[in-house]
Amino acid sequence: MARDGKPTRDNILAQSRALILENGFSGTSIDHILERTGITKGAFFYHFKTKSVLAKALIEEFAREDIGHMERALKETAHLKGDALSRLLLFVQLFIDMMSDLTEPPPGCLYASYLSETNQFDQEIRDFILNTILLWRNTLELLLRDVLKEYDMRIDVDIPSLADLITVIFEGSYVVSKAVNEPDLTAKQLQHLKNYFQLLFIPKK
Amino acid sequence: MARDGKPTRDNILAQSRALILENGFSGTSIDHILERTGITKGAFFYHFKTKSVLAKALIEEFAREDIGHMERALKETAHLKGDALSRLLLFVQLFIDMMSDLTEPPPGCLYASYLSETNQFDQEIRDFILNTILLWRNTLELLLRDVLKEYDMRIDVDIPSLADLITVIFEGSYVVSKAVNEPDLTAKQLQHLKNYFQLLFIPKK
DNA sequence: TTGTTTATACCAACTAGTTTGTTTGTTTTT
DNA sequence: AAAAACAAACAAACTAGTTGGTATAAACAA
Repeated sequence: MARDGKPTRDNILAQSRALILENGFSGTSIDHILERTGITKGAFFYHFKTKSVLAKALIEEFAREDIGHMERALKETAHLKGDALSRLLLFVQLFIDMMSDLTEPPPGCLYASYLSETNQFDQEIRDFILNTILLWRNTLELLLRDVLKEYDMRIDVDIPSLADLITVIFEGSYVVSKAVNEPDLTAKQLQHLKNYFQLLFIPKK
Repeated sequence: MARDGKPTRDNILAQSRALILENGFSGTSIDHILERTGITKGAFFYHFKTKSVLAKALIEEFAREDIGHMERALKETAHLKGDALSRLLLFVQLFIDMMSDLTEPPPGCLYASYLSETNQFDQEIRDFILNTILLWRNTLELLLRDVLKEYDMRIDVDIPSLADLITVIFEGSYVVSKAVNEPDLTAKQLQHLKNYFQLLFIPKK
């Protein structure tokens, strides 16, 4: 055997993610990444054949974490399956809690970063982002349809678009957070989503 | 005098905005802009001394339009000053109507585009974006405080963050719209904001 | 009306530096 | 011994920006 390359690879991923969230993908040169990681060009291209291979690895890692959060929240609310509204509210609350711990604004979302220069990426990456967004939609839709078995809506709304609202609020909060320096902004915005759910649903008579 | 340069300048602004919304600012080279406008490098640098001068002109034009929409909505709801909740709801409805007319997803928001590679821009531009976002916050806050004179809230919420929600939903919708091809997505998301306002406020007894 | 002037608007070619990626070989680590 | 990383040079394409000159059209003079 030989020495372990994983720390180097992980470092490239971490530093380039941070750089891309501040400078964009096109605005992040490989030389910048080398400077930040302290490695050489040879090492970089040993781990990633091209810059777009790095782009793909980054978005896949990001999506893994993202979906991981979603699945963890599903698990941690599974005990409330009998009370679908409580489950939905706790599901949102878990993300409020997660975003409340921050001492500075969130670093940003790589989906939004890529989408803001979407032509720089191939169809495979664009479809990958689309599919993770649709996974969020489908997951929330399931939670919402469970609620509708026992609850009516005070105002009749389109369920898929209501399912999208959590993604919209996350993405929007991240954008606004990049402008205003308020670490609790995302948590507060998610609280509005929770409020909306609370107000919208009323037990069937 | 000599020939009129305004059409050329306007064309540069229009084409570069479109390019930047798809490729990002760093991802949009001046050569790309020349290709799209059909002008030469000399003409470009005659109108904009540097690329960052273009960046500033673009964001100023975009903000002018953005604030124009806001002020128009304020004017068109001014007749409801005596009924603050109706005014607020109509204010949102005007933007729902605006976004309902679309036959394809909105082209995107230049604030979000710039913020996603925020380090590429100087403090002046970043402050400029911040101030337009804060103008939206302050404007909505005024509308909301008027409502609170006659209405209580079913759930007690932080007013500045409630004011931010319209910006958050706009920005988030634009992000998600870049992934999913649904022209009515933004209108539907704004409808949730309107619903939330409707559900949240209850006349003082 | 006609020719000349003049500032603006624009063009074509060039420059200096940066970009991604390659190559060749050496050194370190396990 | 083999993987992982370094070092340094190189190439081809692309980058923002410059230069010197030309076309255009209004203003002015004859």
